[in-house]
Amino acid sequence: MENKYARVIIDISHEKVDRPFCYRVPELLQKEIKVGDKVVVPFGQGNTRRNGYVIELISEPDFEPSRIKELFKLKEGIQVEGKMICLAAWMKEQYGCTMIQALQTVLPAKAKIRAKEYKTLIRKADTEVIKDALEVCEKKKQPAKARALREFLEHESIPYSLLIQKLHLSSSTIQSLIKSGYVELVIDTAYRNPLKEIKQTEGYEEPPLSLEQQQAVDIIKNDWSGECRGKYLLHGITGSGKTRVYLELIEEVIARKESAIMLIPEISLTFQTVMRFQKRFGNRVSILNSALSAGERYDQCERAKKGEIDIIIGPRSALFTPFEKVGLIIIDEEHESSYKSESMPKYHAREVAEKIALIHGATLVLGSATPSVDSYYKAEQKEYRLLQLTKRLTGGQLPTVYVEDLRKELKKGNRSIFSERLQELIRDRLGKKEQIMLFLNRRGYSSFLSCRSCGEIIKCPHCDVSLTMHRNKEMVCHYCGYKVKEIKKCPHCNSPYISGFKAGTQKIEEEFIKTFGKTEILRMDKDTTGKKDSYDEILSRFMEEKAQVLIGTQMIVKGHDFPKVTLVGILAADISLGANDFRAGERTFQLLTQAAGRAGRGRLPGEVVIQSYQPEHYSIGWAAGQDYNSFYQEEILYRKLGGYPPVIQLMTVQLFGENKELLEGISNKMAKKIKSLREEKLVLLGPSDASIGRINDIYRMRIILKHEKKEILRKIKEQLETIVSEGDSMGVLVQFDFNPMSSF
DNA sequence: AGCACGCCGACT
DNA sequence: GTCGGCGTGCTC
Repeated sequence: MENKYARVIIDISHEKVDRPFCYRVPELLQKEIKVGDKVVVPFGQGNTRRNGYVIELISEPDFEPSRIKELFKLKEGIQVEGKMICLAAWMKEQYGCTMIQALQTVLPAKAKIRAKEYKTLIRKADTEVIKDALEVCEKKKQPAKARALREFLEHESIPYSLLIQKLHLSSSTIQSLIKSGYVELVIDTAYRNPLKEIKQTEGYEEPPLSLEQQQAVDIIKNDWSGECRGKYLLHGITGSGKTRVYLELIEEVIARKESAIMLIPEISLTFQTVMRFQKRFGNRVSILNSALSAGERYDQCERAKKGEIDIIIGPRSALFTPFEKVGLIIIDEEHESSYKSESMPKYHAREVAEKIALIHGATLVLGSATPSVDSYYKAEQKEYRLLQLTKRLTGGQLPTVYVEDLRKELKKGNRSIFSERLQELIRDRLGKKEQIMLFLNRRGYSSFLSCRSCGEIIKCPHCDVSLTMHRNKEMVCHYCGYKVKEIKKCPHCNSPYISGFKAGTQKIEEEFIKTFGKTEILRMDKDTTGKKDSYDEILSRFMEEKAQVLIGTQMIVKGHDFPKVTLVGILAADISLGANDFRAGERTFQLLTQAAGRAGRGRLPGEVVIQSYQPEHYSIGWAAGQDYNSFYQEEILYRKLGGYPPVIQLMTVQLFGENKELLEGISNKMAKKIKSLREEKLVLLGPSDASIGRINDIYRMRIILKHEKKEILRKIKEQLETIVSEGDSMGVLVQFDFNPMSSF
């Protein structure tokens, strides 16, 4: 590999130049240069010296050779950006995305840098002078300038962006205004919305560590003093105080003048947790959340770079905070699916965290009450060190769990969505004025329409998924957003006898009121939680006991403490919904365990009712018994038998395209190629129509590959990429995904 | 972002 | 003709 040419991104903050440029590497530097290096290059007509970063080294130029310039020099010292670019290069390889896509995830600031500066133009000359100038401009027929000047008579200062957009001015016009001295350009770099100054609470003391906590902390600290940076899986049941362990470790890392990154699932950051960290670390900690604008996020990155903060708490994107030296990465609730990115690059925070830990020499701690099978397997393989917290700190009792068979209920003649036991317990709690949480597996669970005469399910005309009925009888496609008013006749056989099954959260609310009479009920799902704040709003209203009942989907089970909740009802704990998804059992177990954990968090003991059509399933059984180990043993056996991750590695290749024949052609070509490699022990499934055949009139095909070694799969991925780049695949989009999370 | 290039109307 | 404002597009 000769490093004759370097692809460089220029450090100018504008989208249009936010792409690589090819430069020749001087012979003297060819041995030395590497990806991530900061370089000085000649750029533009005047060959002005600009900073850039090497993102790739190539032996053949990818640009007309006569126009390629030579880069000037390397800048010494590895910058934070350099590490980030190395990470992006790794992600590109790992997840099969473009370098640009990788860079945009890794350096989010790069794309959004413009938001950083508030450029404003301020009137400098007297109004009299401006008036004169305006007259001159009008006489001289200089409309652009005149437009601007007139505006400056009215306002003293006008933002740069407004001037460009609303008044259709170009940068050259503004430039000449500045030159003639009428206005002045002020660049405001002050942080917008600076987080409130938070003081470390003096004398704030965390409770002492329990024996188990102390042991976990000691193991990690011991490794540190031996300069060993390991990977740990902290398996601690709910209420065993994992956060306390994190705090202790962060404290130690800070003392070593290193930084800490703590990842939390998308929406589970509670006010209590925030306060706890701020009390302890004051304004050395910064908290990211999804409500933060791009600009605000950029500010936090700048603060990190300048060393103003050394702890960041946030969702998976917080991994890319540009700290000089990361010493500790914590992933809380590591089993959560929100750690896997759904868009390119489809990275998993756990894998990227491992890579960052490697680059920086940092410690990685994964924490969960219900660890992912992937991680527990790695702990068994001694790749992670397992630390366990088995005791609840408060000594609170585990709730009593009942599993109710819905099929038996139906036989008994109970056609309600509430089993007899659940009805009985709800009446009891309503009487005692204690709180109830009702939990639904999926938004709009089975709320589709079907024809009673021909059995046809009403589907979206663009996608192969069923339409969901909302309260206003409107039928909505949750994949493409297609809507129809009301369907009165079966589109297939024209029969008027069509009806819906079961219920979504709205329907449950209606049923509840019908069965138990009118009560205050809060509902939480993606439809009612559209607005940013309403999520917190609903939870705090429930917390303040403004309502006795909370009905919701997934989102209500995540990490919130409601001491007054003594009954949790899981209305339909069914696995069959995602039948062909090998993670369905794991997800069900986690969900049920978490949901059950919501009951009896306070002094009052709790009860949990799990309703199911398949109560004999092991996920449900072990979740009811809150027995992780037994669940894991059974699940891993099933993965071994079925040949699923983490025992084997799995890669999916997804192909999208409007032209069905072309799509099938390319898919078959890929399959042929794979077969021709004659890789031993490789399992090839497909190509097949993806489970949701068409979304928005775009066809999808899928190929699934299984092998023991990820390396082999990655090699095959590279082979397949050459097919895509061969050219006759125009209009076909290909995406690779390693160990996907979503159903298929 | 900054700079050149080319278009178009105004003026010697 | 030519001068200068103004928008457009390119930068390896």
